[in-house]
Amino acid sequence: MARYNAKTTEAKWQAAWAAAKTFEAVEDRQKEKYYVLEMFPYPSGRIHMGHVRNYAMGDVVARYKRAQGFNVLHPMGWDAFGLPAENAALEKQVHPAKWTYENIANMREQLQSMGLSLDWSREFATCDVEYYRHQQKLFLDFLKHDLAYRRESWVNWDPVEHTVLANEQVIDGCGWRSGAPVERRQLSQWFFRITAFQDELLEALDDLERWPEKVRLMQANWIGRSEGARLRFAVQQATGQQAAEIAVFTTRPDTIFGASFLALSPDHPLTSELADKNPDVAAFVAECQRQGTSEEVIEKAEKLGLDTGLRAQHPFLPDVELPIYVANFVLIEYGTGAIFGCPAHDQRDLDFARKYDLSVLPVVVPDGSDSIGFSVGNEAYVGPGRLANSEFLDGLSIDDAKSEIAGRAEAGGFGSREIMYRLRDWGVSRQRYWGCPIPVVHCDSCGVVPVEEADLPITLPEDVTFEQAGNPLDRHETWGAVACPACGKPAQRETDTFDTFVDSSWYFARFCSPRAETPLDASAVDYWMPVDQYIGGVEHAILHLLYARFFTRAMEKCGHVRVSEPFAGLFTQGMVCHETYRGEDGIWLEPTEVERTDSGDIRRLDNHSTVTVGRSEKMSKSRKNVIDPEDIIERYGADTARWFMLSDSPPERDLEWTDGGIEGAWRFTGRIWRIIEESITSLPTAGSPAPLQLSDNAVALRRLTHQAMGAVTDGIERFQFNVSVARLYELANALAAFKANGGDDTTGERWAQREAIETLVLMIGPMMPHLAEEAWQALGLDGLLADAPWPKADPALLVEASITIAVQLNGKMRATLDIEPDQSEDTVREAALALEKVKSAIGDKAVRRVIVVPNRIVNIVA
RNA sequence: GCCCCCUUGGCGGAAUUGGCAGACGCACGGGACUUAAAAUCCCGAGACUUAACAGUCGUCCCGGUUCGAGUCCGGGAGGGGGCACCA
Repeated sequence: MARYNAKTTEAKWQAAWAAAKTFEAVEDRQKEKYYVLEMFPYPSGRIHMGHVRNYAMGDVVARYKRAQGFNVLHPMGWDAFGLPAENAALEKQVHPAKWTYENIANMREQLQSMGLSLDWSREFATCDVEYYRHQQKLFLDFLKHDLAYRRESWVNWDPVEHTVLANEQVIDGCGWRSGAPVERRQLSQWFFRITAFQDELLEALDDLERWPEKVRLMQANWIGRSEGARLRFAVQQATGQQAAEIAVFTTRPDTIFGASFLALSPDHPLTSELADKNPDVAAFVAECQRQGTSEEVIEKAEKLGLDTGLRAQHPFLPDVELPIYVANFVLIEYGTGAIFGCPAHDQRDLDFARKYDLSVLPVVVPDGSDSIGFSVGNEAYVGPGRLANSEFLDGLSIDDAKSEIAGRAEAGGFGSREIMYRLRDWGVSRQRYWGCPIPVVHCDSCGVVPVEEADLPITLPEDVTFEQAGNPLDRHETWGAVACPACGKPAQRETDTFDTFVDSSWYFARFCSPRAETPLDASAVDYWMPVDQYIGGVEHAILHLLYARFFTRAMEKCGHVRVSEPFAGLFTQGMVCHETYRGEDGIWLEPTEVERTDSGDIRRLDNHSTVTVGRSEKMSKSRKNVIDPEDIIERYGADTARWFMLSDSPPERDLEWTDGGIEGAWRFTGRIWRIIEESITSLPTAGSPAPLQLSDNAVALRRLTHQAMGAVTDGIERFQFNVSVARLYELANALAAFKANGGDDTTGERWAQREAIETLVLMIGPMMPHLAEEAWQALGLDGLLADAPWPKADPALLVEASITIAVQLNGKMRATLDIEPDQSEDTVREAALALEKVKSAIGDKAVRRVIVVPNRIVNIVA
């Protein structure tokens, strides 16, 4: 046997799997299906370590489930629309389609070098007309079912480039390219009615048992259901004009007697009305609109307000009028776009009140304080307590007071109980070229008219230019001109394209029947859906996953699928991190630009100057702490890269890339090969029957083998691949150390050794598939390892003859006790008390109590 | 600012979910093999005290529950992720 050559061996088995169509999924109703899916990549051009980790994990699951006998679907595709292609078009003068498809070709080759058990026959890209034509059909169905509509909404507007900016393109309130201060602007946009399913989306979270608790919690918070009250305040009209009203939503109606002001959003209709008449208000609104649209920006900004001069009547106190402010922190998108401020019990309101010198009256007093002695300083009191300073509410609990206010408001006709959601409808319009065109037409006579289904697909024009800013579709001379589908008169195509989150909201379903003439083939979807295990980054915990859940329900409503939840199991993996390096000039250095000297410090490779080593951070181009997977696969092979990705770090946590770690993984591949090489000539032939008698030595190895089967399987089932890896190391260590005693027992020992080696090879299969396949062949076993069943532990071999249990005295470890398992409590207690070490530790103290935990521990209380 | 998560030796981490803390790997030290190196193999190792036997401390910090806490509860510190047009 020759030294293991990863490069040639990996290519050989990749070709063998492809030739045998091993991983092409075929619907087979006789077999139980298992759908494994990793979040498909954006085709940036090169895979990065995050992809390697993600796909290595998915492949473990896919290959393991295959070995368990499941009919596995494990597809791959490309999330191919999006901004980077347009940026590339601008910077490199290359058409987005060309750039994207070239990137896909490159990345496909890189992924294939990883030896993943993917069904490449199902591959597609979301920018394929054959994909997005069906997305357009789905949109038309959504329109029919009132799940899509058009309305005005706010965007970040770059006044120089005349374009809408993504939040990430807004840096410190300015456009990233123009540097001009960004404005908030209203634009007519398409929305998906995700709020139609808000209750369902919230409640169904409880049933997603194989989702991480944190993701479910984040989604629940995102939907943000809160019970409260809507209260209407009459606006005092000094001039005797027609009375106006301001509706306010609050989750704390109980604090109404502590109210000291009302605040309107700068975008509130009443604010706009005031701004028309009052230049101060107009100026303030304009100032607020210079902020971006992101919640983060608005929340972090200094709280500013402007007194409108208007006063609102307190609904329960005839003598009290509240000033009405316009405030920059009131969001028009949430609630009614207006609030009442109770400074004593809300931190934001308190900050605002201190700034504008408004009264702070505590109306909830913690138990144990009295209403006179309790005051609020610079920290609002948001805890529990009883009502005070609140007329008829005094002495009530918060809950009772909320209910009392809501009841009185309802009776008085100026308010009602209300449930509010933080969730807003999903804006899907993008003023960009490289996305799926929205299939509608704007007609002067008929308004917005959907394109006829027979006229689909609406394809993107190819002859576009990117020199000018803004949407090339708007500038295109002929593409937009079209006859109105309703009246036939000249009309304009919609030039907005879909948010790329739309593309990724149904690709998982399309994989079931990727070449179907309809968006989805019912029979295929019924068989394969839902995805049994979905794997991807936690950064998608809210938006992508929530949109996909909505989209599946929407497709269900339109009759395309019969499931409402797309992902039965979800796993969110951690990031891949690496140390960062900076030269003396403070410029980031790549790992390839530095070296570790013999004394252990890091120097520049070229001029040996000092390098500052920074902490480990997520690999990113900007910090240059990137390791290229292609280099690693070229040097060590895919198996080594995959093994390292699965070792050490628990999958949900961040993984730290180290040279030592990859070297260790590489040594292990060599070690496995050596173990086989050194023993192969002395092993019995494949399939030899078990000898009747086995020596203790052989039985001990068998026990270890079967314990490893149990532990490795358990690790994979629980997504603790690092633990499975550790158990595989142990089995390999035991095998490397195993020596046959010789003599009469040799046959049995060699048999046990073969069993252990075959087990090891089978179990590294999902992690290092090429090495395992090569070893399988070397061991003289038939067929492909990829088709071999997973080993199953013999329960009889898992039982130990003797176990060691700890003996504690007053909770401190004092001795250990070797004893047969499952002894009676009395036996264990007596044996523990009889130990010399225990007797001397107890001394002359009286034993008051002995706690015996079967097969675990004895604790003597003295 | 709001929401969520994480914190265990020099490092990554394990601990059957409340029962022997530190499995396994990395880095390190010692040894074997070698003319030498590499590769490989064997041994060692949480910290402190001790010649040794052994003992004390120890899972970010403070407090609590318990016979027993890395694990549960309350408070705090540090680090990270998300915040609706990046994907």
